[in-house]
Amino acid sequence: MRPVSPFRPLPPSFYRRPAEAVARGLLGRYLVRDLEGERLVLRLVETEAYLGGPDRASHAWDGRRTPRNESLYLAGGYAYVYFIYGMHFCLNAVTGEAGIGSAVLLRAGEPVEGEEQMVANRAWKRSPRPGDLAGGPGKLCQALRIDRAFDGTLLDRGPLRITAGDPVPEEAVAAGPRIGVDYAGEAAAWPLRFAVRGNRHVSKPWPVAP
DNA sequence: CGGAAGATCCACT
DNA sequence: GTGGATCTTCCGA
Repeated sequence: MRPVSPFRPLPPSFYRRPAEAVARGLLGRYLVRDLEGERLVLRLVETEAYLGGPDRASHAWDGRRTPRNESLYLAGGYAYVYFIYGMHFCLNAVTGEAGIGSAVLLRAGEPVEGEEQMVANRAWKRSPRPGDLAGGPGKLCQALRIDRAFDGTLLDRGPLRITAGDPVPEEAVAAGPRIGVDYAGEAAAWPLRFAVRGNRHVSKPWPVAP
């Protein structure tokens, strides 16, 4: 059997499943960004699932629907990009069928290609700490220069896409509560954050290694 | 129409 | 560990 190219895009059918399954399945995949004739590649190492209506931490909680989150209600396979804290963007992959509002937040990746350009994109007052190019959802978008222009675009084509990459086996996936959702009541504790076990590029230290 | 909060990051103590 | 930056979005009045 011929091996699948790591740069072959994942089809929309990959995303039309429950967010939790997609969040696990996205670990190890490549997030590919064509920018100014260069190809930037991050290997995804941390994701979070947001379940939509029943999930108080979700932008689609209780069916909330506004111009900002409209693309969250598209079918699985589209990007949902939002602006937060007056200065950061966050990238999600929409999951499930249209109208659900479930998605996976891409929280962290490790550089595979185009590291130099990512460092330049990340420059704040000083240079980013070495090895911390995309350890967080805001940083990830900075490194790849992702903004609202990608909101509602398909992730299997175009200058921003997710490809087959280098999937990780189930036993190498750690799960725990999501970050920054303390306001979400009971949902804050749901173990919907996933990461490659032991990976250095994960945004926040893993609570407990079971 | 005003206020408050936010799926974050950085700098400093 | 704490606080500030920074501004869009949203909800309640």
